[in-house]
Amino acid sequence: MKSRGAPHLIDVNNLRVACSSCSLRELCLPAGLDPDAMERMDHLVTHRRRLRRGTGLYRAGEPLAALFAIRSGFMKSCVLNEDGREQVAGFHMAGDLLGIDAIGGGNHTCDTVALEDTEVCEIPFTSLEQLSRELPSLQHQLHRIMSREIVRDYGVMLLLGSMSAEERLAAFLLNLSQRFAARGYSPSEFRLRMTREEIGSYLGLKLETVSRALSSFHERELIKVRQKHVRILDFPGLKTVLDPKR
Amino acid sequence: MKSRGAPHLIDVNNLRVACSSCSLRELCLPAGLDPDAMERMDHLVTHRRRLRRGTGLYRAGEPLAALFAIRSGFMKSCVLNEDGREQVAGFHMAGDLLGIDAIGGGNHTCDTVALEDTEVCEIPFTSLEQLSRELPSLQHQLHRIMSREIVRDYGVMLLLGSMSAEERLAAFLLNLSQRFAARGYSPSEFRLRMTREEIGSYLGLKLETVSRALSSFHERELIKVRQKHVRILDFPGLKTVLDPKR
DNA sequence: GGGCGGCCTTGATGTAGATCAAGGAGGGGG
DNA sequence: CCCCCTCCTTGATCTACATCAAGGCCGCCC
Repeated sequence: MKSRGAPHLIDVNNLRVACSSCSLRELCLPAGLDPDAMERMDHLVTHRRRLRRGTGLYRAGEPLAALFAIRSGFMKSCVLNEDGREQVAGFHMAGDLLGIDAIGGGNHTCDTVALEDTEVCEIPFTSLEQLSRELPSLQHQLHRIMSREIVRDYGVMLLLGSMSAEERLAAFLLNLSQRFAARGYSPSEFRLRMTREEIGSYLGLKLETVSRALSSFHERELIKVRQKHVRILDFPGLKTVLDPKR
Repeated sequence: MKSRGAPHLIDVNNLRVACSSCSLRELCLPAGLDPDAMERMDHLVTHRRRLRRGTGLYRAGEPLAALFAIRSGFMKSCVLNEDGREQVAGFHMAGDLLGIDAIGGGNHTCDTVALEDTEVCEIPFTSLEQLSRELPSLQHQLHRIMSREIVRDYGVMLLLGSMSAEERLAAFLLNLSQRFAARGYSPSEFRLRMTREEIGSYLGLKLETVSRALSSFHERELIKVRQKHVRILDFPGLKTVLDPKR
């Protein structure tokens, strides 16, 4: 519908991007920067990129050139090990920063794919490191983001290591809800951008199990689900699924 | 046997610590620093702490004051969620850096416990952030370490999300082996510092399953295991467990 | 040196979720 | 507008691992 350019990485239109005037600035990398620092960021982030649904942003193994902040849209990242096993490592939405796993080795360690038409801001990594040396608040913010990713990963490990299928699903829905809310969308009603299989991959379950758990929540009137559309009817109830003893 | 001081956090003896002369310097935070930078590090890291087996270093919720680098010994870290579920998030040995998950929120997010008598170097976090602004190589190294932790977590997620019990065990043993090797110990023979239950917790398995998998490897002569002592007899064989199709 | 407690092993049985299988809904393209 | 393809749902069965249970080993403390 929109631009019709190259087959997959659609156009690099140098739309002037300004963090300082971006509605996501308090969710994104520049969160908490003072006006001066914000302006320096504006000079760093000069390119946006549009991705059509289904196209990739980078693949595992590619050298790290830039981090990417999602401006709009929805993406997934997938890790895969030597023997070709693949797993969704995370779902990402507006304000999330992609590519930080590549800082260590200099190469990306996962594939990222847009699950709907998505726009990302490109943040050249070398310049970012440089600038963050001059701006303590930026440095701190970068550390916060990396560290928060580690904490998130611990949560996923807990989920994968010790929760039942329904608990995982409940945690997943509540997490999505909360993230939508933080972005000003309804916490109780949203469209799943990913398939049951992708949810299953993320949660360490098969797609049939995901489907059954959703149906079960539906029957118990905790949620209303029809295809990709979800409405959460009973937040306390969903939380109880997560924590049966209380 | 050694010092007999306070009941749990034994002594803060200001043993002069010098990264520049530490045998772990190439595995630890100062890896790759030039002599000048190394000297600055020396001034940053002035305290060591000894932990007796079974004692904790910090607990989830405590404010972050310092990162800790393990000088000798062996530790575990545990995440726990609201409802009291607990899971081992990682095992740590000499050269590993603890506490980076706390940078985001300013508070620790897991408990850490020494699994044998352990010595750690204390790295005041504020000063570290400060110094890393002046030393690009240190900044970069800190980023590398955080990023590497994210990559490791992805590996654990893959393991928990899509591998069978025996695959998990094989991956676990090979990983330990490799880390011992990197520290100059035998890759093929070592003592497990943790119980079957802790291994199980880390791998999302019950202790009986861990025990059975180890016994099975033993019967197949992939390893020799007797209580905590493990000898790997057949590396290619163990790798085959991980990747059945090759 | 003996006994106690924590840790480990092994067997029998139970079960959550995987797998196999058969349709149904929705939506994009011809 | 219809067809096809992808995604989803639901049922029947199978299985890997959990759970329950009973002992054995080892190291520590008295």
